[in-house]
Amino acid sequence: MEKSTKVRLIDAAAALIDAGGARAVTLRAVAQAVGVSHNAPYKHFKDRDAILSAVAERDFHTLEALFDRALRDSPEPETALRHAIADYIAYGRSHPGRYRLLFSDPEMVVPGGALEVAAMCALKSLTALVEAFQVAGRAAHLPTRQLTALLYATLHGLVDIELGQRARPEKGLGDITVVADLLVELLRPAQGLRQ
Amino acid sequence: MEKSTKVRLIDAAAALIDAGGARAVTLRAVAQAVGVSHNAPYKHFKDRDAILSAVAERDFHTLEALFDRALRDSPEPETALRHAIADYIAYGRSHPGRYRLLFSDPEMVVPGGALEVAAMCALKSLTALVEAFQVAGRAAHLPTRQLTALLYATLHGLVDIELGQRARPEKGLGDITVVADLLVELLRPAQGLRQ
DNA sequence: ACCTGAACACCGTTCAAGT
DNA sequence: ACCTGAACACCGTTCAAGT
Repeated sequence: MEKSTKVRLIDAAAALIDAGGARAVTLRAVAQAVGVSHNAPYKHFKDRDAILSAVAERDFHTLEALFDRALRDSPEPETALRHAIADYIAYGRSHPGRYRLLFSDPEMVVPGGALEVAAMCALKSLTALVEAFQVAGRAAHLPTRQLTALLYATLHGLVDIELGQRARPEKGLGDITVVADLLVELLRPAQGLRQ
Repeated sequence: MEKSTKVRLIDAAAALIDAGGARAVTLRAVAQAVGVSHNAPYKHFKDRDAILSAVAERDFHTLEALFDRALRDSPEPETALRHAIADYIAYGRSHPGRYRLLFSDPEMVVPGGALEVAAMCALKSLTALVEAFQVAGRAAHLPTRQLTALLYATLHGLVDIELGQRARPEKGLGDITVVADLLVELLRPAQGLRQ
């Protein structure tokens, strides 16, 4: 089964981002990679932002799958959460340019569009992880929405600051996986017995 | 005392970002706002990234001052921290384009350069806030570095996700000030008596 | 030391035309 | 329905020249 030109354009854009960041995504470079003329992309996307948006949309679905898999593969909710956190950070580190795209440039978001839907799906899957964690007795007294938001923001903040390179790792946040684990630790005591 | 052309260029770039986002910062627009020819900026900055970097550098110093002021003005460290959090969020909301610039586009960072120094100064001031909080007995058993990183990442993540507009506020994280306060609450019980 | 004007290569976008 | 080639306006950057 053949890939459509549209899908191949998204593939090419994603590859260009991985190779040289979002700046490397010019319509000409994308088109050339697929083997069409430099303005053929306009038959599939409204403009350059729409191509970037399509890449981000796909990556949100990858994150959603990542959260779903963590919940499915670990019987223990806390383990599932820790795996999800580790995978999320690993994903950001291995695709810095594309990770960046997920939350940057609000101009490429059309309200109610596919990107917003994909972002909400990812958030929903993370919420399921947090819910399982709470059902198991951890931080059970906290509102799920707020707890999910706290985890999501911390995770994103850690990855985003690290990728931003405003500080050498050792002088800045240190190892961000340790910091993410710290948050999980802070949520543990609420499970009845406090150490 | 006259402002130098260089400072006026930074002022103009900051104003353009506030008005239309980083995309609106073209060398021609910046130069025109200051009243010089479109390539005069090259006498003061290496390239366009260097101008954006100068704006971000200044904003990091603003954040540093914000943290310092919070610590100075509140006798109670927890109150100081809460004020700092509220001010940080308010700052991001009132200058979304410039806030974005603080951690985005690593290509505009020169290692060891002024932007990195400014970012570290802001982090240091936040660390002082966290230290005062810990001296007062809150979360005293946790490593300061990790605790600061956790707070910084959460704060940045909350603001960045909200500004990214990937979700309607009510369907997404909810009110991010509430989430930030939740983190502070989580750090309280560690002060001896646990509720 | 600081600025200007012209020029170059590159880019997003549009349009008329082709199959 | 999908693509092409030419064209336009705009932009970052460079350079030779001016004071």
